[in-house]
Amino acid sequence: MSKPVVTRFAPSPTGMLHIGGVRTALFCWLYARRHQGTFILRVEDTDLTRSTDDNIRIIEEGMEWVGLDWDEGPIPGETDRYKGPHGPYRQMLRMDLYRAKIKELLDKGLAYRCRCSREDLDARRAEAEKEGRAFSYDGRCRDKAYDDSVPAAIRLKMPREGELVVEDLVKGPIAVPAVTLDDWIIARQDGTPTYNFCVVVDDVDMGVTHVVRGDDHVANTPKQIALYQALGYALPAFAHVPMILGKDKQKLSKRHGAASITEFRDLGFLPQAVRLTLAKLGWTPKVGGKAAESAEEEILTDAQLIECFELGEIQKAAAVFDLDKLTWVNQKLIQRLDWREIEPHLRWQWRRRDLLEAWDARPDAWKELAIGCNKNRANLHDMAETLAFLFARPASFDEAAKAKFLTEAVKPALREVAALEDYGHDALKAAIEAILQRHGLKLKDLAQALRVAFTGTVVSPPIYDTMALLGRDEVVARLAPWM
RNA sequence: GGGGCUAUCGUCUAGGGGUCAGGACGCCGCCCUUUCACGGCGGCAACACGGGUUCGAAUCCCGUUAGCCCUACCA
Repeated sequence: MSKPVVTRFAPSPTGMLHIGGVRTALFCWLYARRHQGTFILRVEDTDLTRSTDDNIRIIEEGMEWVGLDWDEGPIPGETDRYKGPHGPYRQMLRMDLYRAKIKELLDKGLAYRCRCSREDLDARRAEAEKEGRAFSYDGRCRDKAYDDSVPAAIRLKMPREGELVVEDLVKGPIAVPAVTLDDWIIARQDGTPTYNFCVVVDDVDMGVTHVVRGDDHVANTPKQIALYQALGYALPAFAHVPMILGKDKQKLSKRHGAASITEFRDLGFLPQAVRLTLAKLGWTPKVGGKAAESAEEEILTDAQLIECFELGEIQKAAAVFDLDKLTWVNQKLIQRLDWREIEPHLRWQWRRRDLLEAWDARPDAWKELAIGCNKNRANLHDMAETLAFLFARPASFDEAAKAKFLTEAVKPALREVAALEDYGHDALKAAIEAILQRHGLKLKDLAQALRVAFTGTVVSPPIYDTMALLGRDEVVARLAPWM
């Protein structure tokens, strides 16, 4: 029986939760869930200036919205309480642990104080560069055994020969010659520990078994491995997942449309659509051992994703994020949802109190029809917008459409429509067909005329549904100016 | 400069010695249609390059090229 799986997602609070980070978190989450393990959320906030409580909230909210629940980590909305036995889950608050570990390494002679000044180091680096040589710290303070009478940075003694091997679950074994790695700094002159040091100490302290993170950390891993060894800890498994790119193959950012998770929410995407699309970006789920062979099979549930997730199946190369694909997945998912599952997302899109009150005043059957006849929308934002005409009369009219459809010829038909009383779908259909007969009109002519009168535009749900939703009084009122 | 990673349609990918190189998104065309959509059918489109190994290479090996990451008292 192997150890229970523990994974972790450790974002830094930069003011937004990046979609690339979400995908990494998703892989951690999928793996933990797959093995009934633990998923930890830890805030990497050693950069004081950016680490406000607000920024931490943004991470919590993003994670909650996208549906990635964590077993250990911050309690959303609370600044100083955490769930899980390894807290606090904010690096800033774990300094005592770091200091103890640094002291331990110093005492054992596995790390040492380096009195080289920053200026000196910079000068040596510049010189090396000028000569076209690689700069690496030569370890000149390594055996000096300096005491703490002078402020000094602390370096880890790295192995000087052989190679360090990362057994990466997605990339395979990666061997790096020890000579290319210098004695790196684990604590600054002011005593604060550096990122690569904190990560290792935290991962060990929290019992992380699988380090799943972006592959921009691959090159840091050999350094970290040396630290694990110095500290006398067993190595976790590593899985470095490739980054996600924009269309121009550059790092995904706002100018590609959206990069932060909240933007995707505002754009009208379902959290499950984001999850599915992200999961399938760089990984192909093999349900029952085989990949999807039709569009239908592309749409999977979380349960299916969890059931077949394998870190080793993740693609090695970076992938371009395609908003069109997300949109398609979103649409497919919307089509499959019950109106009650869609409603909360629509409410979010509307947000305005007057709209919400108007909506709440309606009976369920009405809501069901309103959402049901709009299930083919690509996103919730559009759906919310196309439904808005139900709550407010058109503020303006498409002039071309008005001229084309609201003609003298349809006026008599309009008057007859206004006189109708039975708004049941079939009755409406029969009555309108009779009207068309009488006036020698085509459905297209009348339907479009009605749409313009009702919405100001030439687009609306199917015309009988539109009328049923508006109701007789409103239909008559909106028709009045045109008869 | 050094070290590392990567490379199949425009995009996401399946395939890992013998396949017409399969699917999905997008795109194009046709059909359906009361609008926008949905849906149905069809089409275009790829193994980065060069050498090996082999009867046979997209698949294995070696180079080249290109892109990315690291090379901080940033994270």
